[in-house]
Amino acid sequence: MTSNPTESLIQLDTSSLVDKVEANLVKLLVERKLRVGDIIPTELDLSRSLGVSRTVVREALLRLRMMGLIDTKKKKGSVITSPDIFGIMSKSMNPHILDQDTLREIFELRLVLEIGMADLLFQRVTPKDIEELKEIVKTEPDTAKDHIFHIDHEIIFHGKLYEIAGNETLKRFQKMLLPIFDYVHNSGLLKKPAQIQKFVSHKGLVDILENGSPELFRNGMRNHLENHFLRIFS
Amino acid sequence: MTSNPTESLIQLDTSSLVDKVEANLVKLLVERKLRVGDIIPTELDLSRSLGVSRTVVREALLRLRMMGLIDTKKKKGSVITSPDIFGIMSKSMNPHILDQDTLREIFELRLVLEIGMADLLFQRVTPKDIEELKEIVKTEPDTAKDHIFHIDHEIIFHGKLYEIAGNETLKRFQKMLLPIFDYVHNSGLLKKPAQIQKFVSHKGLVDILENGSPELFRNGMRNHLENHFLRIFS
DNA sequence: TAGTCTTATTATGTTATACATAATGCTAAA
DNA sequence: TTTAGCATTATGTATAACATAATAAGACTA
Repeated sequence: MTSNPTESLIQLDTSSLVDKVEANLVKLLVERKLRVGDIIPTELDLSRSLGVSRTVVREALLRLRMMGLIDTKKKKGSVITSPDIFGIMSKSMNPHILDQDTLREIFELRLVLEIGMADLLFQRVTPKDIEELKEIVKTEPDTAKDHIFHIDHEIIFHGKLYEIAGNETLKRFQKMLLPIFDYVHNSGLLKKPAQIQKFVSHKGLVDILENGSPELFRNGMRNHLENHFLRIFS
Repeated sequence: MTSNPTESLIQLDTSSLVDKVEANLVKLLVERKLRVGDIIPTELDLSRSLGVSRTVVREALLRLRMMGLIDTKKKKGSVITSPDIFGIMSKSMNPHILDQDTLREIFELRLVLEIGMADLLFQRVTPKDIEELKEIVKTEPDTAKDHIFHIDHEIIFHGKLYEIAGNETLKRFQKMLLPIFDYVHNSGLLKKPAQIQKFVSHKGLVDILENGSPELFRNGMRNHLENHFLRIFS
C-alpha cells in the first residue's frame, strides 16, 4: 500500500465505441483462428450483431485494414490477409514529416542492421549467391564517376545481401529505411560532409563472405561503412 | 518499344475518394510546413473546402491519426503531433496474428540489432553507464534459478544497453520486438530446444564495454546470444 | 476585483437513411 | 456453349440529425 492518492482510483474507460469494436474484431480473428482468405461478415451484419451503427463498424474495419489484417473488396466483403507489419509504417516514412532526430536515428539503424546480419548471411549464403555477387561487383563503378549510378549500384549490392540473409522482414524493413537513409545522406542534416575516402570495397566484402567468417565480415562491413559512421560521430 | 499489348494502356486511377483526400491532407501538412501543435481545420471546414462529404474527411483523418500524424480532441479539432512511426505497428505486433515465418524473422531481427549496435554503444557510453551496468550484473541471478526472474534481469540488462546506444528509434523498435521474441523463445515454434549452456555473460559484456573495442563487443555479444543462434540454425 | 459556478458554444462522436458504384452471379438470347 | 445483359449485393459516399465532451463566455458570489 502506498500513499499515492490515485491508488484507489479505477482506470476509467475513455475508449470510444470504435476502439471497442476494433478490439472486439481483433479478438474475433485471434480466437476463432481465422485463416488467410477467410471472409468476415459484412459491415451490416457486424453492425447488427454488435449493436452499433455501420459507421462505427466501418471505422473499425478501416483500422484493421490499415494494420494489414484484412483486405476489403466490393461485394465480397472483407477477407483476412497475412498481416503486413510494415504496411502502414511505410506511409509515415516521409522525410519531410519526420523530425531531425528520428531521421538521424533511422540513418544509424541501417548501419546497425548491416553489421549485425553477418551470421544470417554466412548461414544461408549459397555458391550461386557468391557468383551473383561477383557479377555485381564486376561492374562496380568508380566512386568518382556518376553519383547516381553509384547509388544505384549500392542499392543493388546491399539489396542482394539482404536477399541472401533470408529474412523477408529484415529485407522489407531496410527497404523502407533506404529512402530515409538516402535523404539524410544527401541533405545537410549531418554536420560532417561525406568523405570520398574508400575503405573495404564491395569486392572485399564478397571475398570475406566466400572465404572468411562472420567476425571478419562484421569488421569488414563496419569498415565499409566508415564514411557514414564518420558523419554521425562528430 | 516492346510487343507487350498492355504497354500503351494508361494506369487508371482506382483510388477512392478517401485515398485522394488523405494524400491531399498529407501534402498539406508537408508543404505548409505545419509544426507540431498546429491546428488543422475542422472536419466540416475541410469537407466544404475539399468538396466532399464529412464522412470521407473523417475516414481520411482517421488514417492520419493512425499514422500518428495528428491527434484529435473534441472541440479543439485535430492537432499535428510528432509522427510515431511505430505507433500503429505495435498494434499488429500480436504473436497470435503473425504467421510463423514472420515470428521467426522477428526473433532473428533482435539478434541482428544487438550485435550491430556495438559502435553506437562505444561512442556514447559514459562512466556512469558502466557503473550502472556493473550494479545490474552484480545481482545477476544464476541461470538455474527462477526463470521469470532471469527473464526480468535479461530485459533490464539489455534494455540498459539500448538506452546507452542513444537511439530512441532503435530502443522503441526493440521494445516492440521483445514480446514477440519472448513468445517465440518460449513457444514450441523453434525446433531445437533452448540450451542452458552459458557463454559470454552479462558481466563479460560489461567488461568488454569498459576496456574493449566495438569489434570485441560484437563477438562477445554474438557469443552471448549463441543459445538463440543455435536454435534458429538447425 | 478575483474566483467560482453556470451556461452557451463548438467540434468531434455516433446514428440513421439513402443513393452510387463495382463485383459477382444468374438468366436468357445468339 | 458462350456471351451479353440484368439483378443482386456489399462497399463507397453523401446528408442530416442528435449526443457528448471540452472550451469559452458570462453571471454570480465572496
